[in-house]
Amino acid sequence: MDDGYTDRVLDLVERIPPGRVLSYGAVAEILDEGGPRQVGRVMAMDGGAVAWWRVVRADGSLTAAHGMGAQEHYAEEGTPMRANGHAVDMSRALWQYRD
DNA sequence: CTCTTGACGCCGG
DNA sequence: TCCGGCGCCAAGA
Repeated sequence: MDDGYTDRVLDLVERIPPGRVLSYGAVAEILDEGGPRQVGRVMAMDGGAVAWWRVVRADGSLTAAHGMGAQEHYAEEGTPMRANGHAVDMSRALWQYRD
């Protein structure tokens, strides 16, 4: 199977600096292939091997899988959170990727 | 080959 | 703000 895509996704996620995040769509855009759903699939399969908590939805909100301790990581990394605390402040936490 | 489903995203109402 | 619809791509039944 094509683990190439999986590797590229996981590699990018590993490159996300602590305290920063990327959205599923952003990952797809940076890799310039697949889409948000493909990224989500990869994370669902092998996301456990990387910093899965650094990948959130486009609006900064979290998903079911993020509830298992992601907030602990955010607090530890000092990730900017929205007032409610159940979503990331995208305007500040979104990683400005550049190659 | 078709239909459903999903760690998604954007637009309306 | 909350909800629903449609588009998106790939995998499984």
